[in-house]
Amino acid sequence: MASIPEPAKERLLYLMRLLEKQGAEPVTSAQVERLTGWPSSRIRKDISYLGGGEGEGAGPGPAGGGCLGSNSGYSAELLIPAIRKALNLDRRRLFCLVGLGRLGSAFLNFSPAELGEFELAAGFDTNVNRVEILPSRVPLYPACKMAEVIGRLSIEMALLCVPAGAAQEAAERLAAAGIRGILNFAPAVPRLPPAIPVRNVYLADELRSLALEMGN
Amino acid sequence: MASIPEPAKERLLYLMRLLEKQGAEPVTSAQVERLTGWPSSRIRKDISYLGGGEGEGAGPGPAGGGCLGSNSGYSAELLIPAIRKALNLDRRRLFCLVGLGRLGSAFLNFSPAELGEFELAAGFDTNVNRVEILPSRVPLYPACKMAEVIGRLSIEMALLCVPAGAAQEAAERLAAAGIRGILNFAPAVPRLPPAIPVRNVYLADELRSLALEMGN
DNA sequence: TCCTGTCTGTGAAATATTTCACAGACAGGG
DNA sequence: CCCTGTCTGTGAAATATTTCACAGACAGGA
Repeated sequence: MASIPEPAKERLLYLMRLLEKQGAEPVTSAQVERLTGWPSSRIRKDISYLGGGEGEGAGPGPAGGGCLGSNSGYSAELLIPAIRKALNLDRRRLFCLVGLGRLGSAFLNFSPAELGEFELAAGFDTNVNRVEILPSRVPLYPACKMAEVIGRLSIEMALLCVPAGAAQEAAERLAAAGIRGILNFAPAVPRLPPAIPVRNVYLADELRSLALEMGN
Repeated sequence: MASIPEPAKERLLYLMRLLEKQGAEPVTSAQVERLTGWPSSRIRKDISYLGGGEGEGAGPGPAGGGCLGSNSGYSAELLIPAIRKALNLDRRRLFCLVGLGRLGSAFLNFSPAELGEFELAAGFDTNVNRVEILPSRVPLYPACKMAEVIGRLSIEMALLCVPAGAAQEAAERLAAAGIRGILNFAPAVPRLPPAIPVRNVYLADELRSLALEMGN
């Protein structure tokens, strides 16, 4: 009943990705342990949270509750949708790209397959030249159309790839346009009301985290 | 004495980034709370881990131990180096870029200021054309020189930006060349012996984490 | 059918992390 | 100099997460 612990959610997300990328049918918790380094008991526990606490008089023992696995392991077929649903990731979402510089235009060319359930619906830049010249599968607009387009298409999320100096203003514009979350690649930390989460992906910090894992 | 809890390390990393980007002198835990949403007590506790458990008969009370803050808050001046040192991030490290496609060549143009203590020392690609044609501040080499260059310059980390299909092989080559950690932007999860950590940054997963934070 | 080996699912114990609540230091004003 | 208000640093309590260890189910072979 209690909701899934935050760290378990992160791990389930990663597990889902592993499962998606190999498709092979039976996966045991011990195999995932070899793949991830996490102890198998943790993996089983994480998966057990998916059961949803169905209640039911099903006593302990295997397959008693969730029934996602059998004596030969878990079925990716069943597990992936279960994780999707438990994490509320089982619907399509639109996002837009703000800032079409080097990094932004690299993302512009990601294939739908690389984006999972997310769909790139529009790109914006203040530089009208870029908007007109860049070749793109998705429609590009000058920044002044942001509010209009985001509202019209019900775009929920934005990828922010503008220079540091433009990040705060762009974030505020997105917030005003009704965006619900921002993935920020700009080397600055925009401040927004806490109702709109901002997730920062900053190269230097990722390198630092990696250095941490490298253990000095 | 006990080492810093993992979650605290992540927060300190982020705190360090906030402090770097604003420089203003006095920062109280309450201000950081407003900035991050984390409770101020947690922030104080995190910072207290930096004290290093100096022992000493210094009784409780403020400034009794670590002495990083006073009655008017913490000094960024003192805090940043303290975090750096506690996290073993107080030295320069070289990294290289593997894969100079759209994404890779976008990173090629990051300014040193955006990279903190990390220094981009080389770029590699299997496509000799790219290596010769791309304008770049840093030297570019064909992939076959990887082992030689990494060894000669003592490059510690790699940014992997190759297509999905090439990720596993590139990762293995890097491992063989003596790289100590990989930051992987390729849409695939390379498998390496656990002594070489691989940190995956995958757009779809970042969007998913963001969606999680958006709460459905 | 019965037996064996494998693997899940899960309470309960062990750990880890976070929160609380308050003692103590310091700066500034009277 | 003393008093007041502010803010840190930190044990101890409260929570959260992870690990353990084992009961039970199932498939496959004899």
